[in-house]
Amino acid sequence: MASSAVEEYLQAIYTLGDENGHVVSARLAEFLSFSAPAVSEMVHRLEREGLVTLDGHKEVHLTKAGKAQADSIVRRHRLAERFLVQVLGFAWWKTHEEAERLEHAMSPEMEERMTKVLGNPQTCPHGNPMPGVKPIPTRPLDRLAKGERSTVERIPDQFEHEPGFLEYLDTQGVRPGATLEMIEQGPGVLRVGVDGATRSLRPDCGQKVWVAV
Amino acid sequence: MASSAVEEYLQAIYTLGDENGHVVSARLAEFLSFSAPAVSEMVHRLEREGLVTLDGHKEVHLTKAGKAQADSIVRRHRLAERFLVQVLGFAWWKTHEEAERLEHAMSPEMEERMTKVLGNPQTCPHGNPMPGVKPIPTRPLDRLAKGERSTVERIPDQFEHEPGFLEYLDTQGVRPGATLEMIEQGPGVLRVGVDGATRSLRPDCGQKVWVAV
DNA sequence: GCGCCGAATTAGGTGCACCTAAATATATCC
DNA sequence: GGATATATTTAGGTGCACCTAATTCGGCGC
Repeated sequence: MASSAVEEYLQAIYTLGDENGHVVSARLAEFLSFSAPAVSEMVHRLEREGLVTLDGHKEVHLTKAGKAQADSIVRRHRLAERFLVQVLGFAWWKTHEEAERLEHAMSPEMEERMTKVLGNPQTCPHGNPMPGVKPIPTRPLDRLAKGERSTVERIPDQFEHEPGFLEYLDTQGVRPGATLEMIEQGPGVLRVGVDGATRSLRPDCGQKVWVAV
Repeated sequence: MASSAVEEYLQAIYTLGDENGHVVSARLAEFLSFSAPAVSEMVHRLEREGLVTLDGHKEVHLTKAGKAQADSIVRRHRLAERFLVQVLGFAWWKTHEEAERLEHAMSPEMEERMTKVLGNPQTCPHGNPMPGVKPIPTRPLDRLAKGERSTVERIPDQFEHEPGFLEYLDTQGVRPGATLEMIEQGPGVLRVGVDGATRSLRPDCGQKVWVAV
């Protein structure tokens, strides 16, 4: 029975640590848009409650109990997103805020039933695997060599937060399952082939869109 | 963007006023299991925010704005219950606590989509009509004359709160749609025919189960 | 070894939504 | 109309989760 606030922090720690390692209070504060003192205080509370530990460099690590709770909230988030898309017909890029609220309202029984109804999905609509599911090997888009093709596998959770980012990708035809071909890449330039057409993408997409190895 | 707490109060005011009239702080405090001062304070806050008015007898009345918000939260609650039963397969008597959390997480878009997916339901699984829907005429079970039969139409929302009550009804075969025949009624006695068998019901059921006129 | 930068903490404060104990107001009943 | 019961309010307090401003800590470059 963690509060929504605690769940939010655990989720953020999980998400930042996911592809990334090195979670430190200052990053959490940025990510969550909270002040540094607020985060510092909460992190110490989580430590007292045995959900995280702080190492010598003040990096935040989930304990076993913390990991279990983080897994739980992340799973509920991704399930909620699936539900919104599969059952209610939301667009894949429009689920984050809704799911952000739903996830805190899901009991274990509801989670279980939803899993069953959705056919035990392995990923969220943005391609991120449910906690515990072995992820498909992926690499950032900018690792594609010129002329190489690959499939969009996932847009990591971190970037869901950026307002409008997923919708932007959708307008460019860049969505999970789409095939991309690297056309040109350089400082400030990222051009890819999508559906036979060539598109200039915002250069940050090179790091934010992950494709199959 | 009312807080969950505000929504909870508006819902309680709606629910107590529904069959009942005469909503006063003390009743709200009982119903919500909050202290009298907490409720008194909140009611005055709702008044300041233009959601309720207090008359000369300190009775609480929803304003137009308050009624609109109460309708909204009650509709979301009943929709959520329907969803839990129809889509996730929960038992009809087991939805209240889940819905109590879900309702606060439903955006207007989600409400709209859910309404469509559920086929625009007119009532919740306990037979209570969506706000705005004209209710079927009903009367309390204890108004049935000896030997008279009728159909269970609704168990008003007030009684969902009582732990175990709906489950108790279910074990007795008393659920919306069931046909009951009045066998015997007196002080401390309530015997009805259900599915051909005779059952002794807890006497309070006479007021808490409503049947078709 | 000093200064600097970023990260973390301290100090003090806010709003919300609850609490108990005690005082006061209101209603009802004889 | 006065006693009694019920309802409401006052006073003071709590925990949570945030805030700003100011300070301290820690590593790094020079």
